[in-house]
Amino acid sequence: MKISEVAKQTGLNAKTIRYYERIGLVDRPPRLENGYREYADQHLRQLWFLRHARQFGFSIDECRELLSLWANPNRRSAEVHSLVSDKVRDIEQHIRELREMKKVLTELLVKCPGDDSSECVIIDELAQNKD
Amino acid sequence: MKISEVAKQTGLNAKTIRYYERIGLVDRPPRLENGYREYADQHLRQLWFLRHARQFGFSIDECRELLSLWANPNRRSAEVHSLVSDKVRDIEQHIRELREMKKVLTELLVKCPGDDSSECVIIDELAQNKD
DNA sequence: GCTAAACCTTACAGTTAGAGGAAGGTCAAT
DNA sequence: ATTGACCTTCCTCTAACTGTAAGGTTTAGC
Repeated sequence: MKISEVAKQTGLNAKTIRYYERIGLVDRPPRLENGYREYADQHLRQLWFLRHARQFGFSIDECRELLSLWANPNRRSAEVHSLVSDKVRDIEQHIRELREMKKVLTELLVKCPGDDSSECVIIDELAQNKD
Repeated sequence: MKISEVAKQTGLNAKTIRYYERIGLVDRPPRLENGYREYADQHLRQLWFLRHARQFGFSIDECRELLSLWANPNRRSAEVHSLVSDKVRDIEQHIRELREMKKVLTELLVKCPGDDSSECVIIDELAQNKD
């Protein structure tokens, strides 16, 4: 299977697939006589794995850890559990920050007329010299 | 006022302040005889403005627009209102995505034993060849 | 006066996770 | 023979800084 077919199946960009190979994240597929990459099921599974892990917000380095746990038959599921619960905590923290931003911006929005006048509480607030 | 004092007051890193100057985001302060930057109130206000706008999640380019609206006495508050409500929508979308990630990861977490065994639903799920 | 710490300067490289583009080889259909 | 759709590598670019190197300046202590 050639790269564009793999891209179609996994939902990853061909550029991304080559990138993952270049940084040593996935096994390098063998090449055909013409130099084209020839992918097998093994590679497809790795790429699916990566696509899912990335969608869940794991960084490339975290994906590396997850892949290595996946490949290791002696893994302790506690390690996976720990990686994932850390990630959930990161996400929760991120959500809290975004909610706070949204809250303050929304409060400012209702105070800004939003018309042809130049008066604007938002701009004034941004210019305040305080936290 | 020299750069480290400005950094302390505004909560920005000195590196960041020089960076903002370099990309033309803020006015360049005059220099003392020894070449050191000498900041005045005008610069402090700009930097406060930037710190707040960045904290609210505006990109550097959006900050540029906001700064220009701030500087323009003929601005229409509607423009500010529009920039901010777009940002609120971005934030809401972002929150929705994070919540979905968290939801799925949390569901997986309860199914992973998290002990010394190697069985792990999470790993299995990541390796699935489906969306 | 000397020295060390704590500033300041510029310039360059590195970070994340790819995307975009150039230049060129290959393959299938017309 | 040519066109278009693939494939290859290599290089540059993105955002918003941060780190590091190499060097100049100022200040405090002895």
